[in-house]
Parts: sequence; C-alpha cells; structure tokens
Amino acid sequence: MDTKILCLGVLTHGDASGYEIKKAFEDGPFGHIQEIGFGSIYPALAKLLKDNLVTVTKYTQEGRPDKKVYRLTATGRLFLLDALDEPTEPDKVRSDFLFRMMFAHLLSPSALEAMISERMAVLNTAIERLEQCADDGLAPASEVFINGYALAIYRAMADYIEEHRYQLVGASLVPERAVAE
Amino acid sequence: MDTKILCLGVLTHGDASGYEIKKAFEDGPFGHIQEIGFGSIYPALAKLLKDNLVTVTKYTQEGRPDKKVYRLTATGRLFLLDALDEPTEPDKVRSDFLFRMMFAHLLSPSALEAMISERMAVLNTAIERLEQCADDGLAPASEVFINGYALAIYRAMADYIEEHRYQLVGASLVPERAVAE
DNA sequence: TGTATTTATATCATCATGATATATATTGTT
DNA sequence: AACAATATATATCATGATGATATAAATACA
Repeated sequence: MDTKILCLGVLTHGDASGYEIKKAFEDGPFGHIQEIGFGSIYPALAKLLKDNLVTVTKYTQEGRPDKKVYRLTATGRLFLLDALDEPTEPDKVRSDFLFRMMFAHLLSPSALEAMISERMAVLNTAIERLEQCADDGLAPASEVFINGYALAIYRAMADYIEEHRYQLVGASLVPERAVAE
Repeated sequence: MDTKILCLGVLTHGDASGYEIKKAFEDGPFGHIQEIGFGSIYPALAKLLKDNLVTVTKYTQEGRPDKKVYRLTATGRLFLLDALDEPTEPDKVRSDFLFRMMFAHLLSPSALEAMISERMAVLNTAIERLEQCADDGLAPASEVFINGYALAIYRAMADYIEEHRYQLVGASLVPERAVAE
C-alpha cells in the first residue's frame, strides 16, 4: 500500500491538490489510517500522471504558487480497485511511548509521570474531538465506522493507562524490592 | 527514535546478535512496539560499533555463518538514557485494513466479509497468545504493563469490529438506499 | 525422503521521512 | 496598528527504512 494508492483513494472523494491530499490524512476522513508527507505525495502524483492514472489542471493564482488539482481517470479507478483486491497487509505500529515505558525502571519517577501525563493529554484531546464529530450525522457509513473504531481504541488506551500507571511508577520507585523478592 | 536506539534498548536486556534483536521485536518483549528488518539492524549495529556504543564478539560456528554478539558499552548506555529524555514522538500507525474499510462501498459484500473475518482471526489469535503469557507471573513490571496494554487494544478492536461490521456490510449491500434518503 | 522452518549475516534498489526553501494571505495577539 | 503565527501551496534533498534477494546449513515436520 504505497503512497500512489493512498492518493488515488483520496481522489475518489473528489479532485484535490497535493496539499489537500495531505490534509485528508491529517484531519480529514483518512485521518486515522496513516500519515503521509509532501516528500511522498508529490513524487507519487508525478508518477500517477505519467501513467495516466490521474489528470491535472493548473489554476494560476496571484501571489501564491499555481494550484495543481488532480483528477482520477477511469484507468486510475480500476488500478485502485485492483489494489484493494490484493491481500491486506498487517497493521504497522511505531510507538515511541511504549518504547519508553519498557525503560520505566531507568527513568526518574517525575520524568515517567510527565511522559504518562503528556500521553494522557494527547489521548483525551483526540477522544474529545472524535466525540464531537460523532454527532455530525450525515457522514458515510465507512467514515462513521472508522471514527468509532478510532474512538474505541483511544478510550481503551486511556482507560488502561489510567488504571495501570501506578504499577509502572511504583516499580520505578522501589526497584530493589522487586529484586529482593 | 531510529534503529540505533532500538538496538541499544534491546541490548540492555543482555548481549544479542542482530538476528536475536529482530526476534525481540517479533515475539519478544519488544513485540508490540514496532517492527524492524535486517536491512535496518545490520547497518545500525555497524554504526554503533564505529561509535564505540557497543562491542562485538565473533563466535565461529561450523556450517553456519559467524555469530556476532553485541554488548552495550558504558557510553552506549548513557547514549540510550539521553535519547529517552528527548521529547516523545507521537505514535505512528499504518492500517491497510482501515484503508480498505474506507472503500467498503466499492467492494463486493463477500470480499468485504472475507477481509473482516480475516482481520478478526488475526486479532483473536493475538488475544489468545497474550492471555496465555499473562499468567507467566515473573515478568518485569514494564513487560506486564505493555502486554496488558496490547491486550486491551486488541480486545477493543475485536469488540468494535464484531459489533459494527454489519453497518459496513449493510451499506455495501444497499448503497442506493442511503443515497435516496 | 523431501519440504519447510529456523538459524545467521549481508546487500541493494526503491520508497518514505523529515527538514528545508520559497512566497504570500489570513488570522490572532499584544 | 504592528507584529507574529498559521494556513496555503509546491518542490527538493540527504538520510534512513523497507522488502526482496542471496547464501548456507541444521533441524523439525509430514
């Protein structure tokens, strides 16, 4: 599932520029799937254009750079559908936070507490935002499903951390006791 | 948080070869943090060695290639501690599965059902494995915390999908109804 | 007996990441 | 009103990650 397919996916929701595609993976409907950067998007769009999977229209603007709006072609739509038929790759996760928790016993209790509190703040912000857009009503079924899924996971994370954080902080305070037993 | 730091982290648990470091990120204690491949590990170990953050001992074996076992140096340990003090980067996720769910309305109901069922099977296998090693007892606090965290998330995913899968399959069966309303 | 998996390292082309450059309009703050 | 920060918009670059491939033999499994 490379950036080309991700771009084609966003373009099924309507024509878009590279900038708008990135936004779709930040706050937009694709926001909980993954992040992508300009360094991936612009080369991907160039390749898609070369292979006639998208077309482009330039809008010259005063002051700002030309806005290049891309549109899916019929070939591009078929290409996406073929990609969706291929085996689903397993989810990939990269958690800096969990890596740090592996070394809770090497951190000072205050540093550990700060990390956990910061993480809780991030999670609670995400939860609040999702709870608000849950009442929008008119979103398509897939978006409702994904927003609910993300909300369920964030809640599970926050609940678990809240309930078990003192196990970690306790272990960091009295490591010698665990060894003695 | 690059591969060098990840390798140093594993080496705090004891000397290891590149092969063993990879295993630690598959089934081992670092299994829920992220995946790394040989293509990242071997160059990272070479750089760590050059910077005197690790040492290496070669074990010549008959038939097999030399096993190169790496050991953390005092400098390496400090380097890791410094890295843990830097700001925690946000978690990164890449979900091929969720991307496909965004296009539930473009898939045949049977293909969609197959994807969801496969996903549930993967999740249930992971849950069973985690439930078994939850009874091990003698693991350090950090590993217990992370295993419990992973288990909570997998359960939340499986529960949510099980409860809401028919919303997606229903929408894929009767898309014309949603448009008409 | 034959096949698949595990042990073990290494390299390579391709792709992604994150930083940086450029330039202006808009919004927010003191 | 002046100033700073953010949003709009594209593009490139060095560095690093990914996944595939090569090599080779022991062990487990059918």
